[in-house]
Amino acid sequence: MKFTPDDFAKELKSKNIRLSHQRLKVLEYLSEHKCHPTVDQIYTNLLKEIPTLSKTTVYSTLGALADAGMVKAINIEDNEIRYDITVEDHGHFKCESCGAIYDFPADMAHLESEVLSGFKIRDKNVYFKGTCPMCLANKN
Amino acid sequence: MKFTPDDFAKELKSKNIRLSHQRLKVLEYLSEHKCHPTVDQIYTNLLKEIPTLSKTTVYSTLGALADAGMVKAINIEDNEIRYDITVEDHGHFKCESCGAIYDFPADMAHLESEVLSGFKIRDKNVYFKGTCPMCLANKN
DNA sequence: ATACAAAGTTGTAATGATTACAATATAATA
DNA sequence: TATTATATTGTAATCATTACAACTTTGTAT
Ligand SMILES: [Mn+2]
Ligand SMILES: [Mn+2]
Ligand SMILES: [Zn+2]
Ligand SMILES: [Zn+2]
Repeated sequence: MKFTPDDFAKELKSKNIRLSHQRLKVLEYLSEHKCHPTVDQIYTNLLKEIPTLSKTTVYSTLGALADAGMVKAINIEDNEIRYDITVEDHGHFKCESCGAIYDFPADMAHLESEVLSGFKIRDKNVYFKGTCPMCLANKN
Repeated sequence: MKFTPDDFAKELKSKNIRLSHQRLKVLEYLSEHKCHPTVDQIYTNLLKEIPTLSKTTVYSTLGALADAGMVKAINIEDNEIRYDITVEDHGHFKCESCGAIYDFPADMAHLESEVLSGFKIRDKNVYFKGTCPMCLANKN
């Protein structure tokens, strides 16, 4: 919605990242699936469109895009990295029942502590865990 | 400092967790090493005192203690779980240069969002990444 | 348009943390 | 002390991620 393939191409160029079909498709997938997919989900789904796609490419692409600040890696569980094309500060809620990850606004500025006065902060993360309304309803 | 082995024994009993030498040692190690050690660090160091220790035991022990709320698993990087005996809410700062993890006070209550009104929140996490003062100084 | 060099992609194999499981040992209880 | 449930151990399996070398594509200069 917010981005067209052309927008992605321009942004990649502006960041001196070479344009490739695979990179554009990964960006397109993330912009159309804001559910914070895993590498495997991205790979499996893109495979339908790009039968020659390699999982290594998905890893390296996401790594490059993350380095460039175009996507953000989400570490909530230790056994999976998820990716988010929304790089603006916000919190994540992971439902322990259905596994869904929800976004919520989080005021990161409020978290600043005088204890960190001498630190250079590059990245801020907030995540909660619990049960989502849908799963709470299903239990009754 | 805060806990003696006896305190741990009492707390385990109160939670109906069986008392074992290994569990007490893991708790003792965490209370004496608040640097958020990895499973492997805990294992390697306890091996000196308990030559028969198995890494599987360290995993299962930490899992049981985490389920009981006596320790907290810290997921910052995707390739390592760290453990913290401080279970009260606080934030973590990971230095990307030296790898050290620092504690800082974080007002989690402020993060509550009306978006989460129907959610049951069980666990809140805040972590930052960047460079610590020591590493910043060393760069000059 | 063509050619070249740098960078990206692919497939496969290696790595490394975590888990599964069956045999053995220990802890709690009577 | 005997019994039973649970914990520990060692080994093998799992599975996400990374390393690497051959091949392909992209960006750029001719
Ligand atoms: Mn998000
Ligand atoms: Mn801590
Ligand atoms: Zn749910
Ligand atoms: Zn540092």
